[in-house]
Amino acid sequence: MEKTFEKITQHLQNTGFVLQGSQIYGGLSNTWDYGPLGSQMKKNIRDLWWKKFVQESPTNVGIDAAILMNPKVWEATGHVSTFNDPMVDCKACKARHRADELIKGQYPDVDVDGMTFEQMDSFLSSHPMTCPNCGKSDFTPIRKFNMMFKTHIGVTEEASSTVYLRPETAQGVFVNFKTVQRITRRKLPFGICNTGKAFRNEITPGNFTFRTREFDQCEMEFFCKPGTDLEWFHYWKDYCRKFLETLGVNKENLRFRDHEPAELAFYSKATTDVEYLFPTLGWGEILGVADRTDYDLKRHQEYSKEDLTYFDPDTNERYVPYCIEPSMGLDRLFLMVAMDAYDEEELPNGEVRTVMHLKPSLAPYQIAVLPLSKKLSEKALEVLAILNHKFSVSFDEAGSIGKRYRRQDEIGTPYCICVDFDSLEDNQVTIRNRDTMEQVRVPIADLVKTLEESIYVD
RNA sequence: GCAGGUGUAGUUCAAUGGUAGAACACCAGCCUUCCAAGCUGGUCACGCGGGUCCGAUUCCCGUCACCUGCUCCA
Repeated sequence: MEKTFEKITQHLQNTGFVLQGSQIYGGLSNTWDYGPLGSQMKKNIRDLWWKKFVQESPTNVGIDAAILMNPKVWEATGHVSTFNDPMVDCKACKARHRADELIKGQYPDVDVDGMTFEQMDSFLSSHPMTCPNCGKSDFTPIRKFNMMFKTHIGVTEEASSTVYLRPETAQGVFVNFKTVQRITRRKLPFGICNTGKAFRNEITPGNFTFRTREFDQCEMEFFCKPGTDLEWFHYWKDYCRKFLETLGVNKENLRFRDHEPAELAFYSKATTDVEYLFPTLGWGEILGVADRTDYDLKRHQEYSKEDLTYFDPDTNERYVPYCIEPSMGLDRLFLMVAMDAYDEEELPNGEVRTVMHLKPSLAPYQIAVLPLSKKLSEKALEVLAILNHKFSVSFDEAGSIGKRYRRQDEIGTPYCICVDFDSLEDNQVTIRNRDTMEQVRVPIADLVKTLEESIYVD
């Protein structure tokens, strides 16, 4: 069977993992809602991230920072000035180009990164430059696209009340660094984790939920002593590798790519991207681990006039900590997990079943209770009541038992529990395994314990 | 945002300048003792807006959404 990106995204939409946004109004470009199944699975992935980075990492704590922040935050980070791409349009063929890329392409020796937009503009008009698309030389002046969403505090739209929707969740951590350190009495090294929505007015979103203007991030800022940063960089890089393995994706579809020095962002000393091999699309970035040095805290110190240094009681030194940042896109983790789990398998009888081999702890439903006949509803509902106290459980009694097994396979439910006529006598039920399709008979009294052991193995 | 393509039940596809059919799916009933069974009945669609026309799902324009390229890095 051929696994294509489109086939799987269709499946996710048809089964209720992901729904098109604002659908009854004709939709809104590149907005997606997570449906009954997707919202649960996304929550499961976020919870697992929290468990690994907060609960099981004794150095770390978590926060939930606000989306709206003082606009000065974004001046300090450079987002207000650098979140602009210099774009020009070719008047002849209407193709749009980035001015800096255009100059780089045709004048490789020119230092474009050091130029202001005004300088690029005058460079463009004073040097021969052809459109890569049509070969003509007739460009519009540079236009800026600020990628931050603006809104207003209060009901009047005055310039003084302009605020931005955060383009990354990390800054909510940096601005709280000092307070969290003091309140939690943390010594270096320690990390602060934060997850939530971020917004970027991307010029070109697309590829389903891979690039959207509104997305969820799971980020940690790990503060450490300067000089120990590279050591921690590698530690968290490795930790991310283990985390991805915990999500149950095939290792062969993952690759770690270290940035070349020239590729590094201006604030970063080392960066590694982790990419996943998506069907049809190819490699796409899932997360990045960056050594951000003391850039962020120093900038905030400068702009806020607050002292953000740390006093090291071991050495009696005072310094601004370095920071390691593993940052991942939750929606991309979701997409990766779904893509990796999707399969179409041929059964012994020659039929093909669609099955999502989701890890039990991540599946929207961990268990489905299926009475063999509607006459067994009462007994089956008793079993449901025992289980849904502990697990996410689906109940289905419509249609043939075989059809219901297939429906659960399609949405990745790992365990189906069949209540049959014998159950009325012996108080036992059959657990059917999604992957092996093996069946075991278990007393109802032992169900919770048995299932707990096989579902929560992380 | 630009260029090219697409738009009919939930899904996959038909037909037609005189307001639409099928298959599968779904729901109900009957039947059915373990992997998409059968029978009967039922619900559901021309993306949206405008124009031409006696009449538009069909032709034209606009718009919205999706797909393909330019773009990107969570």
